[in-house]
Amino acid sequence: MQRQKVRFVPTTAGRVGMYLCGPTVYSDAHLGHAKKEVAFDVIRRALMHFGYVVRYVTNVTDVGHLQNDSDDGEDKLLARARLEQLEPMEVADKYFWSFVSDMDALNILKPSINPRATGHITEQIALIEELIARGHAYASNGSVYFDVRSWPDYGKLSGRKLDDQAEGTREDIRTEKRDPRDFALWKRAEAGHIMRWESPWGVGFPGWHIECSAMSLKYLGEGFDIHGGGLDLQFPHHEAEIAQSEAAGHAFARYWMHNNMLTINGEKMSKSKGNFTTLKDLLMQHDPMVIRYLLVSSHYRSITEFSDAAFEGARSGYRRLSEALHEIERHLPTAPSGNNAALDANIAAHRKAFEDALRDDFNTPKAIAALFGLTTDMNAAMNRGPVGAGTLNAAREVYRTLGGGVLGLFSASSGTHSAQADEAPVVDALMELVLQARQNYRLNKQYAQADELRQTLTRVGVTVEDTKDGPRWRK
RNA sequence: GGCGCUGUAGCCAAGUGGUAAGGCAGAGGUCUGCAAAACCUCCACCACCGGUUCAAGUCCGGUCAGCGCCUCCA
Repeated sequence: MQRQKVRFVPTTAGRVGMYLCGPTVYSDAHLGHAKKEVAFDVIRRALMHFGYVVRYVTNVTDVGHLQNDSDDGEDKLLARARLEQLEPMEVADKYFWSFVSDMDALNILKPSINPRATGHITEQIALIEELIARGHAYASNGSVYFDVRSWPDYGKLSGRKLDDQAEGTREDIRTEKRDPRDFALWKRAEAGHIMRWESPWGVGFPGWHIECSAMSLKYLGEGFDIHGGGLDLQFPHHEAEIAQSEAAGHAFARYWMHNNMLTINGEKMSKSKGNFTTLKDLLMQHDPMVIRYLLVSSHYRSITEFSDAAFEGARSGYRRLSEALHEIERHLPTAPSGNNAALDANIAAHRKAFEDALRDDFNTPKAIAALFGLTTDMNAAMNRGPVGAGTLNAAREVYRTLGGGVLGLFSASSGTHSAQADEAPVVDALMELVLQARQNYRLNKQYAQADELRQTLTRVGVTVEDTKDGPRWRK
């Protein structure tokens, strides 16, 4: 708990256990959630690239939890269920699958284990019982609270001292707690509360923080390596996780990583502020890889400012990279054999720069800069004349393995145009016909007709470029 | 009020004390029927004021501005 950048040494050589606080599935994910998911996905991919076997656990919070800390506050899932006239679990599943499809679009690797809070009630109750047995928790009126006063370490992650904290919350709940800062491990279910389970303290439901302790310890074991999440969860959520785990006698996460927030007009994007754009909306308007590029082009610990202008920049920047890759792969089949030693050296240097950047706290902006360096070198070389196949392959490898495998910006293998896979042959054939027709116009110097054709294609989002080697198109 | 973070060109964004990565946009040029792409060239007194140092965007103090957490939030 040094609150600074430290050297990473895993518990078990060659293996890393990671836990990431996942979504509460009661509404669609927005761009801010994507920043977190992409950040930790890249960290996971980078660790894999450096040879670690990673077990990546991220939870699904499908217990509602309260909108605020008062007893009469409605559970978020229940509120949503009422609004949409669905069963609470129907709400959870609806938004869980929605989340999964968003993450797939963004090329996020699937978790190794994706446990649900409602599937681990037993484990949570067991942990609470351990805490009571050790004198760090107490039952009160059907609920159970963590006794903050009994655990001097509380506050060590976020650097807070108990006495600095504002006196908390509502009158009615304060009477149940020994100290206003005590947090709920188990809550008594009021009549009408649909999500409810039997427990030694009566019918109720688990507190918000306990699920992450129970599930991370269950699947990653004591003293697991990395725990991640949004900076806004540092306090109280992560602080509570640490306290309740360690007070129960279990060594908890050894490294904590927090991603910073995504802002819009300088303010945090959040559900409660209502200033969010859902991923669903963005995915309809933009190439998912452009969204990913935007998120990866700022450091995970930095704030990412999101705006239309930032998006435009990301779109252009991403295109520059992907076009260079396509150009290399286009040249590859007809490239002369052999290598260009000077270029090979540059490629190796860019590769090293990329890897060094990741080794230093996953500096993705710096890593991308290395990719741009490579791009400039390769474009310049291909502009000058044919480049040897060995050299082209070396460059291609960097794009696909690092840009693709680690940053997740390209697929691991070669792709063609962005047309849907099953329609690609048809589209290609049609485009060939159209371009041939346009070439005929051009050869006959009927430029008006040729330009008319190009205009028409532009309107449907197809760009045509005339190159030395003939016309090219892209979507 | 408590804890903490940030202020780098029109925009986005790195930066380990030695005189500012990268991208977008913009300007000029090469190529081209035109356009686009690509290539070449250009484009920052690092919020302000003090201090430490041979040397500070980078360390220390202060000022101003913005933001986050302390209540659900990635």
